[in-house]
Amino acid sequence: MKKMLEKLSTGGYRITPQRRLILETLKEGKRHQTADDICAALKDKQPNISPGTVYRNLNLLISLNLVAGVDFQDGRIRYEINDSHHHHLVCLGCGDIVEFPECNLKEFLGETVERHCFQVTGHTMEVFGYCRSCHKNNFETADER
Amino acid sequence: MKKMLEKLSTGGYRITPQRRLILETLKEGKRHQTADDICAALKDKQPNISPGTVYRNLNLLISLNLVAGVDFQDGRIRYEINDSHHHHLVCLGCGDIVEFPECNLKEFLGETVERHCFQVTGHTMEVFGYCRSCHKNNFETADER
DNA sequence: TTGCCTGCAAAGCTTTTGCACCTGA
DNA sequence: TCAGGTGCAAAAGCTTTGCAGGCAA
Repeated sequence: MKKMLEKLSTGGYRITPQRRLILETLKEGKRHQTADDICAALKDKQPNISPGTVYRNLNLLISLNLVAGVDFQDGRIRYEINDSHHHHLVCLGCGDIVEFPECNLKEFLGETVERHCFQVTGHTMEVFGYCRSCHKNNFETADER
Repeated sequence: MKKMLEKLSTGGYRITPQRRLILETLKEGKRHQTADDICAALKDKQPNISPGTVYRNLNLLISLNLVAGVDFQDGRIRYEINDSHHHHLVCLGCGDIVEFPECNLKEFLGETVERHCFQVTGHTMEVFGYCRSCHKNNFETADER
């Protein structure tokens, strides 16, 4: 946490209660929160915090590489502390998320990237499907989609 | 094209000029079009086509697996004919897109998926960075981001 | 003929932005 | 002190939805 705040100062940005709280919420609260989740989580500690402030700060924190945005294809962005590289198994049934660190993307991209002289700065990869329990239910109810 | 229209009939859906034109636009026009691009592309052949219709039909075509939606992280969905599995190199400079078919995701997910008894139905993977020419410019202008 | 489909317009949501006041350093 | 930050409210986009009339089968 200290290091994250330092990165703010170093970048010439102020350390405000709002910024501190947003980082705390992401670090200690549940993972993959939306901007709205964060506002809700802060309703006790900072009742008047505005969505505008939350979004502005999340974008700032992303630009400083302190936070990462993830897209689970449901029309809104989720945010997490950018601590270790990983990807997600997203259950379309219950919404449960499993993180997994395996990522040999560099290896298997190597050739493609070289062929195109492409300078990679980042990538997304999310895997969708059904977790153990939803898989079961899914079969039983023959739910489409 | 014939096959795609058949899939509509078989599914109990009507073949309307709008649906035919949307499929044509995706098949023959430029790849990765947004809903808005499609409306614009049809301004000659179907001037009054409404965004509502386009979105409704794109969602229908996606549910029939005839079309796929892709997300390049810019807040809108792009659509392409769902013909062959591939991923994208997205240039953050000029917006150029390179498709590449390499995808050994199954292999390297194997273990993770098994460990969690996860039933995979799909995945996304987009690679972001700078293409040959933008990479160069990027260096010269020291553009942040 | 008839139920699905379309155009139009309004609404829904997430995210961004303008502005006056406030505050961290 | 004072430039950067916040709250509030409005706006901006993309996408969805309600409804009355239109059309494929």
